[in-house]
Amino acid sequence: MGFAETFKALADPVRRDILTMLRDRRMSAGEIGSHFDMTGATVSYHLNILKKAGLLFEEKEKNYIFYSLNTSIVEEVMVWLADLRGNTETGASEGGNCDEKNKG
Amino acid sequence: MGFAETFKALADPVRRDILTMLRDRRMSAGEIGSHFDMTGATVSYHLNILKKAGLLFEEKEKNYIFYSLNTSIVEEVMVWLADLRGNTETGASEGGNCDEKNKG
DNA sequence: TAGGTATTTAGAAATTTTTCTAAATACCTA
DNA sequence: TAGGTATTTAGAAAAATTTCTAAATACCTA
Repeated sequence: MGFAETFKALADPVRRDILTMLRDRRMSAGEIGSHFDMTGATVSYHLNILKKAGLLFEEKEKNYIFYSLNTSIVEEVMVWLADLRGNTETGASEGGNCDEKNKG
Repeated sequence: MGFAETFKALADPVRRDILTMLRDRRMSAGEIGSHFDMTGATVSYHLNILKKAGLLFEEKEKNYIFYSLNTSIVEEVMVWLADLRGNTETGASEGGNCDEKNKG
């Protein structure tokens, strides 16, 4: 999947707003779009980028397509950031490149 | 400061590589640049974007400028993502908009 | 001061992203 | 089937990003 796509998806304010809107419940493409001052086509473009990044699930029902948040991808990003930051609390290392092995 | 700048900074693979390189030690602009197949000017452009996003500290010494990671901004991003994900373990809510208050 | 190394700034070209309008697809209802 | 609603796709225009070369700045050494 790749972090490139995921971070790029998160880099746009419209797309972050969409994700926030989906925090507690799924919403249809139209309902999502009604919160923005842009065409449905543009909203669809943003939804597609989020979907390709793995950040959204979609369910088709009747005439609608409902989107919801894929929190597992959110967690993957958090893990990447946690590794970047380094392990501040425990002192344990989790696969980053601390110099422990080169010490002696 | 704003998440827009921070997430945009994180969205580029070159810039994520730079941050990863700075995980355990500071490096000069030149040393950072030597890891990439691009001009110093381009590296400087990327460093500037990371700096404006608050992700880097810089220290001038002699002829050099040393860059290091600002982990507090990394943590801010993690907090934003944790809020987006929702509190999976504790069940407590931390300022998101769960519907608790509208229940009765 | 003169010359050298490290880094940034300026300006332009190439690429990517964002947005729109118009048209297409899909599915539902009568 | 005909007509309607919801959403996406296509193509083009506008804006932003990334990269380069060339020049500027800054500071160090002799």
